[in-house]
Amino acid sequence: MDIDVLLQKTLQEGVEQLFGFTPGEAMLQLQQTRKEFEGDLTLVVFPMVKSARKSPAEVASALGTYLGAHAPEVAGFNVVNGFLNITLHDSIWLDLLRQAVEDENYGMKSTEDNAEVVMIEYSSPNTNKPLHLGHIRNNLLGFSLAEIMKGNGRKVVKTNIVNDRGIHICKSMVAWQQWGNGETPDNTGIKGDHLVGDFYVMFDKHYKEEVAALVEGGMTQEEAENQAPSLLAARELLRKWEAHDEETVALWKMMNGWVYRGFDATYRELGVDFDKIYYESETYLMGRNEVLRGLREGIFYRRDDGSVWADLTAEGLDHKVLLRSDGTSVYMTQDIGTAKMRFDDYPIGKMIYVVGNEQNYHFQVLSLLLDKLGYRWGRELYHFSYGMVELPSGKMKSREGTVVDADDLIADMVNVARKMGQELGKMEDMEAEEADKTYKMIALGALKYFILKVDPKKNMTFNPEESIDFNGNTGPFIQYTHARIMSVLRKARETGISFSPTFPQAMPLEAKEKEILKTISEYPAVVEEAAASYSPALLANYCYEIAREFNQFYHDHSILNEPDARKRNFRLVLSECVVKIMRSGMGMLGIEMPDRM
RNA sequence: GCCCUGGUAGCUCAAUUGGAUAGAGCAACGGCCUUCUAAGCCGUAGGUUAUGGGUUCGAUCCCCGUCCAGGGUACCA
Repeated sequence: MDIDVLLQKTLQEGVEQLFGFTPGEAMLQLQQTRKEFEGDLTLVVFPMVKSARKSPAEVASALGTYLGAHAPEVAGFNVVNGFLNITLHDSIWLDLLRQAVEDENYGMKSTEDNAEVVMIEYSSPNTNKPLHLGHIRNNLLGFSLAEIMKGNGRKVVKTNIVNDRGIHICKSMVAWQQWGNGETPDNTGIKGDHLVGDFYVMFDKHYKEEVAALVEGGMTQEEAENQAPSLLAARELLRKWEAHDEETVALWKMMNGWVYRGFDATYRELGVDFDKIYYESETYLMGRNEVLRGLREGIFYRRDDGSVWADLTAEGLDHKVLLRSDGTSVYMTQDIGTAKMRFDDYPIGKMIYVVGNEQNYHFQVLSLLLDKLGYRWGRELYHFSYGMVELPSGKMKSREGTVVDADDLIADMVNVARKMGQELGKMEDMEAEEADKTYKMIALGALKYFILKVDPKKNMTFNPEESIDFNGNTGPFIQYTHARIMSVLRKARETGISFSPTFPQAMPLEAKEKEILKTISEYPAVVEEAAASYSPALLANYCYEIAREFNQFYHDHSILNEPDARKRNFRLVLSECVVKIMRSGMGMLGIEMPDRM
């Protein structure tokens, strides 16, 4: 905020004049005054007490007096325990509101032609099972991060790397071949990704039975696990796939096709999308080539068994395998290929990987390997490492059936939203179609906010027994505040009340009004900080804050029934500004705002 | 074993990056709809910030020890 800089300058002069030394930046940090104290901005004077050789109270009041005399914006000050609380003239806040209203994209930065291109990889599913709650967190974070980067003037390319090849999909294929009875999404009515997931589970069940039977027959556990017929069949399919066996590839394509249609439906429900999708089946060979090039150039080395390794001991890490002894590639190999392909395809300034924190080590290694291979961008890649979603009982485990399915969860949320909406009976005169749209908006608002309000770095807990709240610090609370304001603005229009951001010089502000104005003034800094610290949570918490403040104001003061026309005008402008900010902020979280609810 | 994370109200989460009396919501209890949407507002209660030390004007935040939880350390992804 400009006013910060202005006051800082005056404060610096003050310190020089009063105490005879030049204070460093760190000494003059202004912060928002806490609500329980009077004032708008606060200077902590402790850091300069020593140099000034005065008591904290003396330093504070001397500086306060100096400000009063030299900064016309300052209306007054008070000193509490070495904290200098500065009060600004109300006109400063009104000016600020006018600026916020007049700026169509208040808080956002426009995208220049030469803006940095940021590529964000997120979602990145395996094609052998449907998306679950963990993927939801990933998708929401990735999408929101992309919106936040756009809001900060970057060019963004959203990308997805689909892990469409490997032993996992072959397992589903084996199960379908042997026990599938020709089932398809069409003839069963089961969503494709779920159907393929069912076959994956079916494979596992048979596999375990086979292993048990083999152990019964005298084999050791390890032998049995390696020789179970199902597993041998899956490996055989993988081998055939890599050898481009026609029938295998056709089956692989068919089943992956089912999965993609399923994923697309889930993505559509979640409201996330991608500008460019990569498939590992199309990138892993390039990764292999890069590794072989590294081998030729002496960056990597080959062991006697034929496997290829990178020695990272000089970097404080270990040795890392890059090609198996049978020549097939591992996850890391594929990621190298994908990275190269992307940098060939786009003028990427910054590459962000939205991937869980369990892969911290993987990305540390990937970064080093790309660097060794001669790509300057290797070191600069950013692993957006987010925490896991846990159940009250601990981690979600697919084999224990505790995984929270994405589609089920969304459907449940919509049902809860509909039930609650019908109980409240507020949308009875709404068209059925529009009501449905609104219920969905609310359901997704609740889900998305629930997940995004948490610091991405931290693990979070989700309790499937209790449905996500719609009251309090929630998405629907903010949506509701928006709908309320829209209702007021609608009524104003209907009754022919117009309003504009011109305010009288001296108009006393109510405390709640001023709180909202202060919060409005913080918005640009929050948008910036959300990008700088990669945190949608900052925006989420900000939106809650401004909604809560507005509700308090709304409760205490009437807008349309305010007799003083100038005040009524101001309140309408204020309300509209809050709407604009909520749409903008929540929009960057991927949450839509209903006009009525 | 070694390397990362994390531990804040009964529960889910904050805390302006070292600042004032650690804040919200849920759950509990009590109030507020003849007035712009009560999915709201107000109040009560709830804390030795896991624990023991250290650094300083000041520590939830930085350093060291201990306990607990999670993750990583695969020719898995």
